[in-house]
Amino acid sequence: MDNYGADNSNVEFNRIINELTQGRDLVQQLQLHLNAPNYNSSASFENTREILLHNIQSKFDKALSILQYNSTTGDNSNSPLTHSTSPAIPVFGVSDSPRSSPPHSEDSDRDLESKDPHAARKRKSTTPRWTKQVQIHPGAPLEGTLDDGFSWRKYGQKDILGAKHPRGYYRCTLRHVQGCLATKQVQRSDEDPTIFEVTYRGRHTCSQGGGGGASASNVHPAPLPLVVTIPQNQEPNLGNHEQYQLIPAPHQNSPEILLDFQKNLSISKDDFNFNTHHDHPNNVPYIPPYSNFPSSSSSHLNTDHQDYTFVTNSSTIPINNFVENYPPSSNNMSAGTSQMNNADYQFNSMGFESNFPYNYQGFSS
DNA sequence: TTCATTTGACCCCG
DNA sequence: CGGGGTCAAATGAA
Repeated sequence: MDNYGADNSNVEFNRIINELTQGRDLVQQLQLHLNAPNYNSSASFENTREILLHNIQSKFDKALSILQYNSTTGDNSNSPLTHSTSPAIPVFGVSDSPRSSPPHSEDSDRDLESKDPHAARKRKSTTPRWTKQVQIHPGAPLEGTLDDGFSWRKYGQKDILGAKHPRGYYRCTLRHVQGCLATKQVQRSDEDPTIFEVTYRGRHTCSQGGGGGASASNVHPAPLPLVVTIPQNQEPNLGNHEQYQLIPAPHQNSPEILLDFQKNLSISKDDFNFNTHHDHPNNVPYIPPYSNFPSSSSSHLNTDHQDYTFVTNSSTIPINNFVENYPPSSNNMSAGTSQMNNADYQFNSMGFESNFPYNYQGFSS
C-alpha cells in the first residue's frame, strides 16, 4: 500500500458517499421496520433491528474511518474529522496519542518504515483496547478455544509481574502484507486457569477483517470472544495439549441475527448486556464485537475493558495460538490468504461488511 | 525454502 | 528504575 493518498481522494470520497448513502437507506429500513404494523418484540424482530442497527453503525464507521484515514495520512489535513472526535464511533489510533506527531501513532505498529531501528522502539499504547474473557473447557480440542476468526502470529511472550502465567503477544499475520495493525494479548487467569483474558488492540484492517472494503466480507472487525461455560472442577491441562471444548451456552436468539454468522456462532444478546447506558441515541443496542468499539465515550482511549460474551452452539473452532507455548495450530501457515480455515465468522448477506479498517494508517507503508 | 515460534534484548513510559 | 511491549536473531516445523 503505497501512496494511499491524494490520488485516491476521489475514490475515497465516493466511498464515503456510498457508505453514508447506504447508512441512510438502512435507517429508512429500520424506520420502516419499527413502524411496521405487525411490529412486535419477538426475537426475530429484535434481531432484524439489531442487524439493521449494526449495519447502520458500520456504514458510518466506514465513512468515518475513511475520513480519519485521509486526515491522518496528510492528504486531507482539513478533513472534517481531523479535529473531531466522534463521540459515538471513536476510531482507533487517531489523534489520540500523545506522541502522535509521526504518521503512525498506533501502539503496536512500530512504524514499519521507521528509519532508525533504535529510535522508537516501543510506544505506549493509546489505542483503545478491549478485553474479553474466554473460558475453555477440557474435553474439546484445544485448537478451537481461543480462535477468534483471525490469524495471529505470536511475536512475544512475557512474564507479567504478579501473574502466574506469561502473557502472549500476538499480531495479525497480515500485518506486513496488508498493514493490519490488530494485536492481541492473551493471558491466562490466575484464579481460574480455564479462563483466558484476551485483550485486543486495534482493528483488523486486513482482508480478514474486511479491510479496505474491497472484498472480504467474511469476518468481524473485532474478534469474537467466546465465553463458554465449563463444568467445574475440571482441571485443564494445557501444557499437555489436552483437549478443550466449547460448551454450548444457551442462546435464545433466533438465527436471524446470525445470518452470516456461519458455523454455529450465536450472539447472546442478554449476555451482551444490551442496554442504553451508553451514548447511543434511541436505545441503540450496542454490539461491541461488530461495531468494534465500546461505545462509552467516557473512557475509550485506553482501557475500556468490557467483557463481551458470545456463546457458541457448536464445537471446535481452530485456535491459532495460545499463551504459554501452547502448540499452534497448523491452520495458518502463510501470511497471505486463506487462513480463514474456519469460516466461523462470516458476514455475507445483508451487506454485512462492517469491517472497514479503522486503523487505516497501516496502509501507508 | 518459507513461515511461525521462542526468547533475550531493547526501548518507552509511569 | 522497573514493568510492559516490541523487535529480531535463532530455531523449529512443514
